[in-house]
Amino acid sequence: MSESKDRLDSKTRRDEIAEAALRLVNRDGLKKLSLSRLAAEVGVVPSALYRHYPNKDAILDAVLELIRDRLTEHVERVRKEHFSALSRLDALLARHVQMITSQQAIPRILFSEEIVGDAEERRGRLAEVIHEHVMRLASLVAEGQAGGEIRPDVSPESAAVMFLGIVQPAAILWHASGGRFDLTEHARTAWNLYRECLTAKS
Amino acid sequence: MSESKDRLDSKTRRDEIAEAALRLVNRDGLKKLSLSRLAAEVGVVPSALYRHYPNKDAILDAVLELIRDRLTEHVERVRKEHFSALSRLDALLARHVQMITSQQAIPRILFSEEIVGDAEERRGRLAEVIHEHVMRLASLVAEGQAGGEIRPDVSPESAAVMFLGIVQPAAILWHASGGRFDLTEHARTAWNLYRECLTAKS
DNA sequence: TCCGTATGTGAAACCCTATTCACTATGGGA
DNA sequence: TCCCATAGTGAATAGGGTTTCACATACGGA
Repeated sequence: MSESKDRLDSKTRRDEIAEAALRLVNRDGLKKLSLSRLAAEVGVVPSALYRHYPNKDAILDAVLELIRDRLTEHVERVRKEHFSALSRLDALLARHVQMITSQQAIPRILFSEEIVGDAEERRGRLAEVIHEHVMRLASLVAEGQAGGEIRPDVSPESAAVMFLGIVQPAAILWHASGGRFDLTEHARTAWNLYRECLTAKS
Repeated sequence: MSESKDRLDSKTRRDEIAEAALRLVNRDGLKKLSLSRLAAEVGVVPSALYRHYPNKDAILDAVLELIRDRLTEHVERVRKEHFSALSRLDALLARHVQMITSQQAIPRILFSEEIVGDAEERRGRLAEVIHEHVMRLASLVAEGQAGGEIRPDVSPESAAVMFLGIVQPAAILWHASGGRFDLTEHARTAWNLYRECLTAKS
């Protein structure tokens, strides 16, 4: 019965709610995501949300899932559009920068643990999502090593985490400074440094 | 009058409250920091807090100030204990790793924007605190350049932000994974890579 | 056409929050 | 010794949060 209910429960509405939630979080931060606001954004009354999700935690889970999808999407797109490891990473960096400057809070949310909230069991899911992403990045690096583009003596995983480190503190700085921090410039110089690191002969 | 009140308002109590708040945030995250919990931690009734702070925002400001002090403290200590730029950065990294693994949430808080909350005016203070810290790190780098230890063609500020990038995403991973992520190992390999970056001849 | 189910509504319940206020106790300077 | 500013108390307020429930509505298949 619950199975059939899940199937009937029009999936579009569920998605619409999750996407509205992500939109609100992008705009105002997670702390201000209340069911009243979310309902208003969707155009319904708060209690209506309970027709589609059992509770707020389930909605947050859906948001996390949405974020996971967006991340995979980004990596797959640069995979299709670029064909060397370094240019893929470069494109991914540009994409991240653009995400941040266009008010997309995904990187901020992902690395702030805010989304864990009270639900300790969501911590595991968050770790999984981040870890998956790191592993995708590590694959890019490893492929670059196989192709001789990247020096073979670096740990792909460490390189991947460091890659995130290029953009993530900068994102916070940018946001905290109200856009005064020159994110693009930082990304450019940091990327140059990073690329040299990966390609230098040991 | 307000001046004398500030002076009389036994500073120890104010500090005690701020430190208790930081302790609670370290333990349970910012979202769970309510005045009731804080009062309980201090050993007092919620309304008593208003004898020392005008409102909750003022307490959060004090916490931010406390964090600022801790950060300066750390940099100054490695300045005294080490005398080359690279070993200072190395020691600082170790110190950050230790802070994280010993449940000190300072890096997480600082880079999560959580503390900004509703008070938009605190965003400026947060940016200031982070920027100060970056500038201190940049000074370390610049001194290393002056001493010939670090290649002169990197931007000290970018290098400083990247330094934060070594530890900060790793901190999240570590915390999200419940300690399964090998933070120490990552710090070691990332540091090696980073150091090579800074010392490589261009 | 009609029925049943899924979806939406509006009100209420309940909890936790920050904050205010009148009151009590206490301890250091006159 | 006494007094008064100061710290702490406990109750009350207002507001917002999530969640539940009884009721209305509308739509798709028989």
